[in-house]
Amino acid sequence: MAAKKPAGRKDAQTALARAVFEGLRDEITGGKLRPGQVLSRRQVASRYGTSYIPVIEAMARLESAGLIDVEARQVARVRTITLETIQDDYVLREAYETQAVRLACEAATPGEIEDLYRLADAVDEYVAAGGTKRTGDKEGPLLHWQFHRRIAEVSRCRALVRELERIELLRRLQANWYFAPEVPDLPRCHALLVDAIESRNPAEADASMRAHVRSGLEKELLAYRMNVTPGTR
Amino acid sequence: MAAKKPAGRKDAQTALARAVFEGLRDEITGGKLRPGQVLSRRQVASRYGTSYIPVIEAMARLESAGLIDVEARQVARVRTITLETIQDDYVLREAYETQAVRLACEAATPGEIEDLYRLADAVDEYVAAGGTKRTGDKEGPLLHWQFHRRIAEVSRCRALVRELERIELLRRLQANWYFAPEVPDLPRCHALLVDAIESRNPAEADASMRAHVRSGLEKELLAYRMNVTPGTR
DNA sequence: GATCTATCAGTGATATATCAAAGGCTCGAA
DNA sequence: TTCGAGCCTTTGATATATCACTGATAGATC
Repeated sequence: MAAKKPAGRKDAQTALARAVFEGLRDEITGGKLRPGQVLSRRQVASRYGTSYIPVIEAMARLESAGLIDVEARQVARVRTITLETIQDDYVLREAYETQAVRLACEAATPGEIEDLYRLADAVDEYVAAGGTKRTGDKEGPLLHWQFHRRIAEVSRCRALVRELERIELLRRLQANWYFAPEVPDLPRCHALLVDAIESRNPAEADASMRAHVRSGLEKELLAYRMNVTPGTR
Repeated sequence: MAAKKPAGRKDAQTALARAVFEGLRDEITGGKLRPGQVLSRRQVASRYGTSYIPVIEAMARLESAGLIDVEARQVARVRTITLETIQDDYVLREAYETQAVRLACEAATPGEIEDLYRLADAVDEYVAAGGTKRTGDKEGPLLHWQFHRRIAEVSRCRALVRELERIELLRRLQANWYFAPEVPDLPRCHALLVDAIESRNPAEADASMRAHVRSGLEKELLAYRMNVTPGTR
């Protein structure tokens, strides 16, 4: 049996199910589990030292999050990466991000815009310094994510933040198996996005963001094509 | 116990969990369960004649779908409707629908455009005939949904269809408790959307769709303000 | 009479047990 | 050597049982 935690916080009742969910989520997005790998509920249960039940709930949530696929006979596998999944993810990402900048145009306070400039400059400097693309690099993608996440937060729509976070998890899963080639971004690419927000012109901001997301998609597709399909198993 | 169905289809193994999920989903979207109503896992289990376990999985999925909220102490309630949930839903809907028409502009075949015109005309005629807004009316909203769903299908992005379906379920939940007042649409409002797709101009189609969705939001907000908050409990 | 406490019913979380189906492996026969 | 039947293992689905916690209520106490 797993250690019983008194769970002081009111929301920590469902300790094990949550622990299994978060554990598997982190293992999947952290690259410890290969795409396509079968996840046996029983094995997961014993690996986490819990019974079968919390795993059922965790797997249901993982499936809803898109991190695992459950096919026939309830065989659960870590999400595999295909051309279609990459494109679908980017369609959603583009929908969310363009919507977020549009709302940010209307809702952003001057202070938030300053904040966004700070984040954008950090990303742009990091990219300009050629820091990205080092194997195993975590800092660059993290900065980039924080910038985009902040835009969603500024949009004042929680649902948008939540959905974007979900997509980000899928991106992380993929990033462990497809290493993007060196493709230079436009200089000050992210600061330009904040410029667009500051200009309070939603259509323009939308167009900038759409181009930005599309260039990300192009990189992903390039990476996908350059890598032999790995965890197909 | 519940009747054992041999479940000939390969995907029907998880019969009970699925049955509970779909049953609750339909009860919620069909207005049989009030927003805010507490759903006890045990009571649901006995009501569906199953044990506790399938209900756990069903509730996890319902929560992911946004149809129930699970607050502190794991008390599950049918999603309550607030100004924020209405607005958030429409932000996502706008993101999905505008993305869908943009993609439809590029991907729609002439045959699909004809098909869309057929659906649009049906909706427009129904609206023009004043058919909508009859209490308990199901046909109008169904036609409307089929039109919008078809656009998503034409976009060739499964993920977009899936997410739009999720939002549609939330709208149905709400529609049972807030009756929209009579607000006339623009004539041929939906056919104009197909015109925009046919023109193959994504930005223009986006703008038309955005205006269309926003007018829907205005109606919902009006309905919300006109109705005393019902199932707040 | 008001208040405090002990008990009880309801609920969620989880462990264990049972059942059925699928896949694989062994052993024997051709 | 190869193929096939039957057994065994693994797995998923689900029922039942147990534990802890919460809220309410009844009874005792001041």
